[in-house]
Amino acid sequence: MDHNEIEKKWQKIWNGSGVNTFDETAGGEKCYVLEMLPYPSGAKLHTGHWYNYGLADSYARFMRMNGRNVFQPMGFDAFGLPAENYAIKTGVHPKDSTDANIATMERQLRDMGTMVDWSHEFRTCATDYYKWTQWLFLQLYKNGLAYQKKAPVNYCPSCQTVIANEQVVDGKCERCKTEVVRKEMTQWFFRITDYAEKLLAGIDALDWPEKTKVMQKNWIGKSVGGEVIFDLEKPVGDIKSIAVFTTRADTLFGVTYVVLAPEHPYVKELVTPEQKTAVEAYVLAASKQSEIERTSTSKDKTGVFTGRYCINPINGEKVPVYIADYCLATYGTGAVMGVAAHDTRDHAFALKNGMTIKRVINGENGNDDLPFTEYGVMINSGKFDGMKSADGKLAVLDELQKTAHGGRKVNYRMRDWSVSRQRYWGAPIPVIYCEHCGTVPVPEKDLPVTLPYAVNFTPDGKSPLAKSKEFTECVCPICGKPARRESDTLDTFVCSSWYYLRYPDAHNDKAAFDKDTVNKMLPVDCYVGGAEHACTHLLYSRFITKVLHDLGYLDFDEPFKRLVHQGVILGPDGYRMSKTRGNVISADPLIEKYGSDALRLYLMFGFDYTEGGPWSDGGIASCAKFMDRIERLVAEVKDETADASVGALDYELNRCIKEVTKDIPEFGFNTAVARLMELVNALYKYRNDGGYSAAYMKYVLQTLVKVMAPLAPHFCEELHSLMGGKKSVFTEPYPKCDESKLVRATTEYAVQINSKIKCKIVLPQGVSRDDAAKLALENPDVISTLGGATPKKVIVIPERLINIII
RNA sequence: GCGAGCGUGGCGGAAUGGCAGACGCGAUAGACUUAGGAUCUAUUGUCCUUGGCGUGCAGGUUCAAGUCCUGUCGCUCGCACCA
Repeated sequence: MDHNEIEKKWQKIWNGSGVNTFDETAGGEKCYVLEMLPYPSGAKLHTGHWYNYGLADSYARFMRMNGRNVFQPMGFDAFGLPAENYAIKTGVHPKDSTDANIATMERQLRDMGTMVDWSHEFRTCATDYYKWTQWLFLQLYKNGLAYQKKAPVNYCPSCQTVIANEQVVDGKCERCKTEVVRKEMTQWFFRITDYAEKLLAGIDALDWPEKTKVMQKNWIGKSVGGEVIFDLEKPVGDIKSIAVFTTRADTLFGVTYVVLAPEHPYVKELVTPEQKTAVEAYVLAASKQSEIERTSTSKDKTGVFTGRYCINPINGEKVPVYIADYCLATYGTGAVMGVAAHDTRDHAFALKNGMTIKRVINGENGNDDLPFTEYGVMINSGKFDGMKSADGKLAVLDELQKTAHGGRKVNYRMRDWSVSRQRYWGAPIPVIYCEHCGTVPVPEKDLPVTLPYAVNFTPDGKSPLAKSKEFTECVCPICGKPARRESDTLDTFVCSSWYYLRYPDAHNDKAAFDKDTVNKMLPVDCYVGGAEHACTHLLYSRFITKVLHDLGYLDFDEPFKRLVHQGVILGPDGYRMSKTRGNVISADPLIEKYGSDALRLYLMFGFDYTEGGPWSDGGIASCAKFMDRIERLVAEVKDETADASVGALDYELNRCIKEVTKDIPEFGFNTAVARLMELVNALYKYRNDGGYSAAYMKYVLQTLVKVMAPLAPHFCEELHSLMGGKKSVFTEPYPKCDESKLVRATTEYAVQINSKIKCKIVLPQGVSRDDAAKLALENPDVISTLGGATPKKVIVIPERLINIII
């Protein structure tokens, strides 16, 4: 069989017959199967893409054959830095390179032979898509969920852009691997922290990998504690007090100093003239350090005295105010109370800087080394003495509440989502700045704010759009006077945070999506993609869905009911595929040689789907061989009239149907293929043993081809047709296991004596435990193995094993 | 440091607490063949082979542990002074 030829043939037939077109009105419960949309990079599809799209497609095809009305769309996440970086390097405009890449990629995706319904395709960089991304921004803005603030942000010197915390990997830019530095800039943010509690609460009910759920929980990082307000000894200008967040208010009596982050807004004003030089030098040094350097655990706990004192609200003690870089401006209030005896970091700082160490918690188990960071019993704490930490920390906060010097508070580690990018190739932020009216959102009727084609995107620290007069110069929608347009673009994660809503109604020019359609088609029933998006795309999508739900656009508030992560296909050398390593396995040559179905089968068979693993050339050859074995059998019997009545392999056939039907929905492709191989082995044995019925073999093969069709679509379609199938195999119902064929007269039991396997005996199938025990003890083999010993106890596991204890 | 996950033949990997190693690769032998890197058949965890030992290591629970529990070592990923 010429695989390339039959694959082309069937793809053409499928496309022409509309067999892959989603029909809302078709019968069956809807099933929205979605793979994370691809980024159109210049490189060709590699085996990793296939692993994601090909195998998820097999799942989708299986669901369709099992009566579900499957919707499987595809589109392109087309904005982003790589295209712009490529443009800077080569001068090819991002739109041109992206269009070209999409053309290639779409061709390759079509060659895969998936049942994707291409009529719902979109690309996020097209105006008819990003118009609605801008609309989404406006909805968040109107509802107070998008705001601007000046904040220390991660800045990538190479990309010349701000990137989100979530996109910093090992202190380096996720995309270009350049060391990230910190910089103060005015940025747009989405108030995802407002949704921290909802995002956290929704996690448990999701059918997602446990690992991913835990990662999101940790990322949100809820901690229950309280706020403590330290009044300054004397107010400095408008500043009267310093608020700190703590989870250990029970240690408040042990506070010997207070620390501000070097970036804390109070620092400049608070510092006394005598300390000014030292503090300014320290702040400057801290700003030069990357977050990685600052947060290194091995680093000394340095700090500088501000010259000011504040008052511990619980006991009136006067304590010094320091600045130290171990205190982070982005967490809590940007200030901490120093409890040298009961916090590891504070202890190290106190030792280094000669602070007083005051013990206020005693261990309950005699563990008395300092720092003592566990819970215990309060001492040296006035009226709280003798209280347990857990009670004490609430009691102390409640006491502070009375004088408005604190109270219980929940804090989250997660920070707001920074969405501004000083880049060209993204959706423009639909905002206008007017001297008279201030910050004005672009009216919805004026959308889209179109990204101009002709701009200079050479990086020079300024947004490329800021350099385009035609773009920035505009009139204020309110007063009509000249105004300036926002020149930053949106993080591409904004584009991909809502795309799953667009697919069902992808060409709607009246709205981002039709409410009714979306409520019918969503949530996504099965979402397949990489685990690396746990705390980015997957979190953002949940956030946006919850926002749109709360604004009344959606009936549901979780976008992805079920989530499956595919593993990573590594290079043959066991390392992650990368251009620099030169170990990328491109799909095209493999398809050329073995065909797309063989590639799919090997990706299914060779790996645990969620684990992935190193590529092996031998593996794909073995799958091609397996297909040849089936093809040869089909060639022998294709002209027979199928006859099911012989029944010689009915057990093996139904076992195979049963197991494959169980495995595919669980993405257990490797075992599903193994069961098919077993059936083929059984067929060969049946044939080679002589006296076989070709008509019966044809019946078995016809069934096998249907069972296998989702896994090797072109191949099985061809065999189905060769054996006389008139319609597409994918319109056939999936074979059902006939349980009655799995009933056998006898079962072989393993017999253990004192839990060691001694012999095997054959008993009738379905006997009761008591009868099995009785029959076993009467069995001559068992009697001789027992050698006269008296059984004390007999344990029977039905249809499996008998353990005789003597 | 914290959190999560994973350690099974020469290799990829199977095993609702119930016969460890399914299925495949590789290897060995045979058949067919002018030929074989095709195909078919058989064998293939290991050893001192009437049997013993084997799922990183050490314990524990159980009639029974790759699976559950405790500890430990190693690897991978995530977070990284989280107050």
